[in-house]
Amino acid sequence: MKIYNTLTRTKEEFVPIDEKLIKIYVCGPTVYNFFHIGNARPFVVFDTLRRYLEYRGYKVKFVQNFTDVDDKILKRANEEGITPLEVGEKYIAEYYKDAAALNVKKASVHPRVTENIPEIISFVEKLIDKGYAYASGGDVYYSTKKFKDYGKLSKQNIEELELGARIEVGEKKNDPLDFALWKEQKAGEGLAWESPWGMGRPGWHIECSVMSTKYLGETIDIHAGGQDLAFPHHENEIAQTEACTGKQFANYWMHNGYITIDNEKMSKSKGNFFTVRDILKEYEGEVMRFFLLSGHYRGPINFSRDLMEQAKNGLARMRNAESNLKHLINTGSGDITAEEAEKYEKLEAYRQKFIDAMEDDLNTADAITAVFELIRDINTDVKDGASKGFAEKSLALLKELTEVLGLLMVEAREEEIDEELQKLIDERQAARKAKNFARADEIRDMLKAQGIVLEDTPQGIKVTRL
RNA sequence: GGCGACAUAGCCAAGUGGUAAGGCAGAGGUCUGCAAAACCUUUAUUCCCCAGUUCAAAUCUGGGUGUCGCCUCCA
Repeated sequence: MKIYNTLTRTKEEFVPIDEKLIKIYVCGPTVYNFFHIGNARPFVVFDTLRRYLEYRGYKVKFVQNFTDVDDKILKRANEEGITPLEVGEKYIAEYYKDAAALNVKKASVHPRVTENIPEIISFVEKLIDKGYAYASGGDVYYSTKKFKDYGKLSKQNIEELELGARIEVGEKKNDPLDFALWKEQKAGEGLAWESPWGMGRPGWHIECSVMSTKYLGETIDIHAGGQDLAFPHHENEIAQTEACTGKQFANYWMHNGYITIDNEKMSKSKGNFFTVRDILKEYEGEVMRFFLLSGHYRGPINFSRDLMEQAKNGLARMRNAESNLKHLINTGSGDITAEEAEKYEKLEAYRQKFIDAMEDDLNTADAITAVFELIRDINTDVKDGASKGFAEKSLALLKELTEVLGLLMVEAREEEIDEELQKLIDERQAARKAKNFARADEIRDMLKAQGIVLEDTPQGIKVTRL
């Protein structure tokens, strides 16, 4: 497949280091709150990448960290009157709930910073030994200028960065471009570890270097995250890791575009953000996922209620196709006929179209188009009835593709028909036969108010729950 | 100041040289007792503007305009 590599700014053919196991690292959330829809984008996008690679037969080791110690967590702990570790615990648990709602699979490993402190300390020591870092007060800093390739990812050159007036000059830093690897514990901070430099905690960038190399090795296939992490976070990761190992850190760097609200970047600092938890009160996770995959992952995507409604309706079309096929299977019979087999052959062309789209730098928008075209053809083929066999094969193909996207994962949408419900359905049928449509419609409306939808199809009554 | 992204119908969106996918919304029709779902038809002579290259450009080149982002915690 082709992947747009931020390092080279081109689409490149993806060549795994080891055909048998692809190694991916995605920067995970800082767990001091519910995650917001901007966080959700990389989770969903790179989960889709992983699903696709697995669909293509690769084994994938997928690592996504939890940053469970940083300024915001410490602050939050003081506000809530609990320990920083408890804050992390709490929001990690909430992460799993929201991720599950978005059909984001668990990573192979979800390492936490607080569980990797010895490794971080020894990584920092190594950088000091190699002359890339220095202790100052209780802090340790990375000597950015020592790393020759600094700026290679974000295409910034070091002179220009120096001219950028907004880089803070710390008193302990030798150079304004240097960044912290280790931070001395300050008064009121409730979480710190002993280290050769005194009590303190890791800087932000070092954790990803440590956890990536620990769980995936010195060189990995893909390192991914949001565009805003490219500089300085990923740039610093490269500086740390490559200085330490002397090897290329990641072969491919992938960055997703932002989510905007009213065309402005949504961010924690601007306060114009929605948590996924908020959105889930109104929309199913799958609607959010469909929305996030409806455009290319590298482009910006604007969030609004109107667009969520569009996504909801689009997803409903997929779900209708699924549920109509299920109804055909439940009520139908017979193996696939020769004529149907010919039709099915044609449907399989959409699998290739889907794959071609995904191969092209994860073009989920085109992949979704292939699914919609498949659905249209299935609907047409099935319009005047179909064998159970044909419906089964069509449904299997549809689900094969949508599962790669993490869509149509909500099972058991069929309503269980209990005795009471069956009685009402029978009564309505009798009323219809007697042309007492007022009563028939009354029953249908009454059930609809309870979220039970009756549809009259050539194959009998179809019952679904909203 | 440095680096970068984006601009396609009412809305979303794909499309990197060959004559504008797909979805949503709207309109009309078929089916239905009516619905729902589904199907059919319909909605951009045109892709922000100007100039250029070419037999041919939404796609390439040059120049504009607009919007947004990174350079500071951020996905």
